[in-house]
Amino acid sequence: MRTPTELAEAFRARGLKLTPQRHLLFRLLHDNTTHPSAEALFLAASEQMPGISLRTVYQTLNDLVTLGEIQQIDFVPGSARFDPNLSDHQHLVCDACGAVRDVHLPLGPIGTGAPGSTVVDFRIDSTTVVFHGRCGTCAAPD
Amino acid sequence: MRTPTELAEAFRARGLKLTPQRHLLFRLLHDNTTHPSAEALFLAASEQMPGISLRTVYQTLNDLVTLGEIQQIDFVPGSARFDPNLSDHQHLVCDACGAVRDVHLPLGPIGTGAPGSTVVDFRIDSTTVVFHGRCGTCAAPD
DNA sequence: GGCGAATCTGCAGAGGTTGCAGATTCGCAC
DNA sequence: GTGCGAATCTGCAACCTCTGCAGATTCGCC
Repeated sequence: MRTPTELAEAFRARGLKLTPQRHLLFRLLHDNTTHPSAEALFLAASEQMPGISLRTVYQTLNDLVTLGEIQQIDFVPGSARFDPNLSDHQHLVCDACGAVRDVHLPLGPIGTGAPGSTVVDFRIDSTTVVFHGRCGTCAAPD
Repeated sequence: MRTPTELAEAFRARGLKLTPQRHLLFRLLHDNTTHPSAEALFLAASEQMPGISLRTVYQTLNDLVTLGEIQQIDFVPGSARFDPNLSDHQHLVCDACGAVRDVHLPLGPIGTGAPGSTVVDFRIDSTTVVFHGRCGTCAAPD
């Protein structure tokens, strides 16, 4: 995603207001590689701004997803995660602790699954590759 | 998954009882390619057995997943889906209507993502490929 | 036919997320 | 700096999916 300053511009350009709550969330998300849930962001935000509402966190996250500034990750059971990394990449999901990590693997176009291509009566818009397994910490004891 | 008759054997072999409810669900799942949710199965089951409990559907589905007879699909937001197709395949997900379709694409080992391999401090157990887009029906109007 | 254990049902409750309404605040014009 | 209207924030209730629990019922076997 873009820097908090750039996001502020983008929001204002669209007639959206720049509130302290939003600015805080922009900062918490920028360069964040932990793929936080709404709850996790809420906790982090609460430390710097006691009283901020969980509802506001959800609202702002949805706005950012709508604007295409962050990605919503739905393949981890339990709760939605949010990813400010918009580059073409894949995810490693630890089925034990739920951690999500980015990986860049040179996959190239998978099968006929390149965006825009067609698989018998189906228009593919995007392809998601997820690796499930155990992260270093959780694999150790096994 | 196996045929209702074979499943009955398998259940009995493990000390699990064969009830009319379970047998009905076995039949509803066999050769089912619609990737139904628990709710959808419950509705279908209710037609043939009014009074069956949603709780029983969930219970039986979980049992089947535990036994490895069906797969649980968690990448469609809203509710879990169940897939009796255990062969190596991928899924097409329509983001408009939520329909899920099977596809068999010759992907081969993706990147270094073959099961058992390691990506810097992460043990990969399985790889999931999902194609998102629009099914024929939903792509038409666009 | 009878017994014990597994199962079914119905309901309450947990966890994540959204709708709503009133109070507050932002952005802009004067 | 002031004032105004619209956007936003907050808090709460509600919704949805799914699970825990307890009592009634049923299955499998002797």
